[in-house]
Amino acid sequence: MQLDKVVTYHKALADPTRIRMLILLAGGELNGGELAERLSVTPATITHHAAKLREASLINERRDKNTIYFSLNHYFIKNSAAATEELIYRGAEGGETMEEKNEAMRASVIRNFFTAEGRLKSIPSQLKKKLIALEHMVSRLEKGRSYSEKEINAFIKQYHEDFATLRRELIMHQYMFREKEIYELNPRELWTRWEALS
Amino acid sequence: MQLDKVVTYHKALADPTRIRMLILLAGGELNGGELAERLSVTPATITHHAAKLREASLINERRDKNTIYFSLNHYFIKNSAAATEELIYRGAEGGETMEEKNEAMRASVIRNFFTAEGRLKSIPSQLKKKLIALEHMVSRLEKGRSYSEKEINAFIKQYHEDFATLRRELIMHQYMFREKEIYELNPRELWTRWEALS
DNA sequence: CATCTAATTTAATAAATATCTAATTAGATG
DNA sequence: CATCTAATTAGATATTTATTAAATTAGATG
Repeated sequence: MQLDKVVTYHKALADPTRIRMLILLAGGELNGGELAERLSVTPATITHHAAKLREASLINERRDKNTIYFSLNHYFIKNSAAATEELIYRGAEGGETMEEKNEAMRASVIRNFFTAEGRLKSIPSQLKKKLIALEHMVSRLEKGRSYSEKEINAFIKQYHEDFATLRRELIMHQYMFREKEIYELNPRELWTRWEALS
Repeated sequence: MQLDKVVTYHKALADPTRIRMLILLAGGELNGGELAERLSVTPATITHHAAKLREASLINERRDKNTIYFSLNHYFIKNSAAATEELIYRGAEGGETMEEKNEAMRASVIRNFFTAEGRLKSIPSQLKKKLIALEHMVSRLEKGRSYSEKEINAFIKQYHEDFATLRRELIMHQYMFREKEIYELNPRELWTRWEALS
């Protein structure tokens, strides 16, 4: 992790409006208009701030017709702070840090297993890679919201035809819980559970 | 933890020169001139940046003659990052915040280690508890006033017989400064340096 | 194609910030 | 007291940034 990235990250969070955007997004995805409304600013201002947050990888975006929905990128919110400490204490010089290795791994899996349109080419067989892929998909779901089986199937099919297998994997690895026919994200911190794996 | 503090913290780290200051300080304390030299800026610039870092409690300062030595405040560097996540995810709504937990901890230590008359039953061995106890005592001293060694001893004896040990702890943990035989409270806010500890 | 919608870009402005030089202050020391 | 040293303050400048109104774009839909 180099200086620039850490600075970019902190700049992104060095503004009250942007922090409030993130707090709102923690409650579930929202589109630009809704954010503008709830923060009492114009849509142009939201575009401006979204660019900063995007630059620091703190948010994801999803388009539905003319509307763009924003959501948190839990992975980077969690890891960037740790990267700051690592930079300060281990310095900028030598040695690839754990953060960098993990991020490189993650980027590589997403590059190789997902198409440009965001679909999953194939289900990775190696556990670590599989978890990265599952986590990548699931990061688009809303925390705390209930989904019917139908909705979940549709959601997964955006990524891959074999929704049954993937749905089972999500449950097996506890990214989601099933209560009768209702699915819900596991509210516990389960991001980056693959970091320790080899 | 409120919005303002989190923003102040991130603003402090949203500048490459300041991050480089912290990286240098991670290698040990340095004075203003040395920092200016190694960062290729003027002393005035260091003063400017030090003010920002101080505002976010990221550094400590110690004066020796005309020279001011800066060092990292490890507690806040560790603590503040976690506070950001907490603010984003717990936002405004319920759930016990870190603040509340810390306050409960503090109350508990004061209840258990101090008698009804306010004397210290024993010196806590666990660092966190010890800091809470020291802070509790020192909060009775006047900020900005000078105390002779005799006065300090008498003050501490109100709490505990072993004034020598406690006096040493106060200096060691920078709650007070000693200049020759004169003691003075550290004018900087260093309260709650124990919050990040476990 | 014409129209509608949500978001982005552009241009402008006001506020904040990083940096420097020069002047000043706070202590130390001869 | 005079001088030296390290740091701070003041003043100036250039850059960045937050925000908005107005114009434009990208995509959906009749």
